[in-house]
Amino acid sequence: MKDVRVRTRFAPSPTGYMHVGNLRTALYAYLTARANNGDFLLRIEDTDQNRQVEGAIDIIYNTLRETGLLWDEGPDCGGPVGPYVQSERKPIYKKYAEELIEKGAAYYCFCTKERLEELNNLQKAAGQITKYDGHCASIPLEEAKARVAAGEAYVIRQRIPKTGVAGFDDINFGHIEVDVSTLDDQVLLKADGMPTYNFANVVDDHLMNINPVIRGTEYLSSAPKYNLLYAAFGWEVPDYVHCPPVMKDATHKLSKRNGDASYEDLVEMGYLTDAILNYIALLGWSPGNEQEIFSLEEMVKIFTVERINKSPSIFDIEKLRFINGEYIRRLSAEAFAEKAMPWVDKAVKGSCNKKLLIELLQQRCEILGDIPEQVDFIDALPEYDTELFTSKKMKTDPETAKAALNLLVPVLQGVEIFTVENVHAAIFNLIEKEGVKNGYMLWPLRVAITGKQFTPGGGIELAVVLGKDETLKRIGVALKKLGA
RNA sequence: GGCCCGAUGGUCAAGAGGUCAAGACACCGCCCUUUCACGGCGGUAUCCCGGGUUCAAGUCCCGGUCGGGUCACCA
Repeated sequence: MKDVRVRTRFAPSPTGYMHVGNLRTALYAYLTARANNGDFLLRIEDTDQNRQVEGAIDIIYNTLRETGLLWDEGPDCGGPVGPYVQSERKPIYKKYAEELIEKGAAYYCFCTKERLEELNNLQKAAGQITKYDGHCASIPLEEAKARVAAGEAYVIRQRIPKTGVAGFDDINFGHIEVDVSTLDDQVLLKADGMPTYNFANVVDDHLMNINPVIRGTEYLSSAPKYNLLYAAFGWEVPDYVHCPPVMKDATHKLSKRNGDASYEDLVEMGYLTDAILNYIALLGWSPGNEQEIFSLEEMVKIFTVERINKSPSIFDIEKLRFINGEYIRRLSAEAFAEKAMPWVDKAVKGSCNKKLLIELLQQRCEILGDIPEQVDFIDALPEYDTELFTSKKMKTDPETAKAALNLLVPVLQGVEIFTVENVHAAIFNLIEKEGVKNGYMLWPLRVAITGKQFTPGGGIELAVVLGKDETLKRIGVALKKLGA
């Protein structure tokens, strides 16, 4: 990289949700800035008036704040090179576009949409690449200016050289070069006076001293055109880092339009913010060693753009689940309780020992969204078949279960205060007295009070979660089922 | 279709000419265990194909195949 102050930016357009690929690009830009003691900027690219989505900017702010990708300069906090919203920079682009015209690197174009569409159709029909035919490129500047002055609608187009090659250098992809004949005289300034992305990003990245420029590979093929612009202005080109897309599968990009999860969706499903960030960091980047779990701070220490992969990677929710589970298990009991409580409260309306329940849950959840299914037996005992009492491994069946439960009832009744310690002591005392295996008593107990094959805890813990009365009531139900 | 980019197990990936190609997820088996899970141990599975260069190629070159991107007054 160049020996200049590192300043990166995240430059989303406010068109809705924050998708995972976007968030990853923001993360890489953030990490690059922090790792080099540089600046991280937020710039809103709202030059397409028609695509604005209400509330989209708030989603961007919220997501970045929640994930801890805090910016040093941006629309809300300002900074030395503002404004940071492109629509507020309109006059700047006009000035620079006109400068390009004076330099001969751009020209006024008066072609109507109809003409362009027709041209486009013709070219497509002929199997050619679609590009502007240069119809207005040769209009004498004075004449063009007069038409502009007369109020005629116009756009400003980049004048691509007739011959030669254009190229650029990417830190990971290396030097990429194309023949200028493949390049289009792209629109720089639209009829409404707004710049296109192609122009705005060049002007802004230069004016905001961005280096390196970090963005998606969708810009790989237009980068040569951007460098032509830098050259026309006489500006130094920045370092580039292009990041490959995040895929849904081998052939489709991850996108909300296909119903794929956005950052917000993942949070709603019960994934932890830090885990999401950790996982997406690993999608297309690796630290080069075997570490997989790291905090934002740790990532800052080990991140380098050189280790970003060049090929697309597929978003694997299974791996995210695993990492999320790791995060959940590493949470302090208090922190987990805080996160889990809303989920438990929502899933359990009646009363029970939620503190203990949550303790159990921390070891058995990969995502918070696992909670409802784990605790669905608490409010109401599910319907179950007595065959559930049969366990080959525990050597139990409905008959032994009936016997065990009958033994258990008086013992549990004798436990004054239902704590894990007390219930455990009482039951194990019974087990010893009867000379049976643990499972002989405990399997029937667990089945009787939960009606489920898999539960978040063992019979003792769950009896305490449910409480003495409810436990005895459910054992009574089981005994009745077993024909006692 | 033209141009650009990419390609290591099912997935994420390490590897940057020279040990039997790391590790993780998932999957399978075993152990632990009052279920499941956690944890521990072990296992199956990969260099897209074809040519070259080299004593030696997953690593370099060429071609092909496949995949992605781009070809808007969207970003």
